Amino acid sequence: MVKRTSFEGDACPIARSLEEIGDWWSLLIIREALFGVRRFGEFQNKLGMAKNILSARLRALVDHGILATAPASDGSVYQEYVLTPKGHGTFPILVALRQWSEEFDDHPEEIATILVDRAKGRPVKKLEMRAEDGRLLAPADTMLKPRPAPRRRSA
Amino acid sequence: MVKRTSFEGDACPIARSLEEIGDWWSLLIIREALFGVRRFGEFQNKLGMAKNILSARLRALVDHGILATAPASDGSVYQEYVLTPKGHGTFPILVALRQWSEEFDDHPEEIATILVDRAKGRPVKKLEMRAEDGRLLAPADTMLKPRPAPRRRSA
DNA sequence: CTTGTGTGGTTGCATCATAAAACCAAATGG
DNA sequence: CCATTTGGTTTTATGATGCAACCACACAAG
Repeated sequence: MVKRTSFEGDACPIARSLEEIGDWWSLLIIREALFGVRRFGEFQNKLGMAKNILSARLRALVDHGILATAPASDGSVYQEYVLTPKGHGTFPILVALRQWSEEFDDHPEEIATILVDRAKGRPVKKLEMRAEDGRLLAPADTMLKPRPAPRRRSA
Repeated sequence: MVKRTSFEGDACPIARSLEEIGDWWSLLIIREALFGVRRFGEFQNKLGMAKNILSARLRALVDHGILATAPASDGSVYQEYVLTPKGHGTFPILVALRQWSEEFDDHPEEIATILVDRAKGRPVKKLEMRAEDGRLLAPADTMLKPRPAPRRRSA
């Protein structure tokens, strides 16, 4: 077997995330879903991807609890794909990817859209990482610690 | 040709990011690099990946300006791979992935490490998105706008 | 100088995933 | 009831991935 090495049992949360949404299409599907896209054909049109792959990805995203199938919405017999809370939780990831591209892309003039504050129409600030007490943190201000041992007595 | 559909000309900044770091290994390589890993063999040991793929990925990351090759550091003849500013700029993406996993993973007890504030040793808060005036923004408080037309006269 | 060993890769297959297109079945639509 | 749309599955070809073997170079020992 060669297989595309699964990160499933990995202890690193980044690897675990990539296991679920680290492929070429999942995040783009989620992006469309955040825009309100729900139907198979709509995903296919917007993303221009092969239908078999879309089918496989949607199934995987449903399996991972990122999308859920809704029986209908306009009375049609066909089902729809809607984001679960876990799916909506990917929003910061998409924002981080977007901002990275905006800041470092070699051809930023090709980027068509900007994310703005709905109330003011002004661009949002870069994502901020803060300490519990509200201090703004730079990467160097952070470190990794082993996870504290789980509470033993709750079983 | 079938090819793995490139997003290179895509106007979506998310697709553009995925084009550069959206494969299975790049973000993990960057993660290791952020920890200070620099040498080929060190990447290979920590990640347990095939050497040919590591070689290809490192080359691609260098081509994209995310890593740079440094001629030496300990006097050895071999070269090292160090993050560029663009590479360091991926930090929020990794944090977002980490936090998503921490919040929504089905088996969070398997996650080995937590990201903490170095000064206090306490977990960092979730990434915050704010408006220019400092208001905290939820996803629904944002929208996409077409990028303003580029300044015509700077050519 | 010859042999051995470690580092840093490249090359050769075998297998997997992806892509395009053809096909198919159930639901509309006229 | 016939044609078209929707929502897929199947087929087939090719690119990507993974493992193992191989290679080049540096360095060290004998």
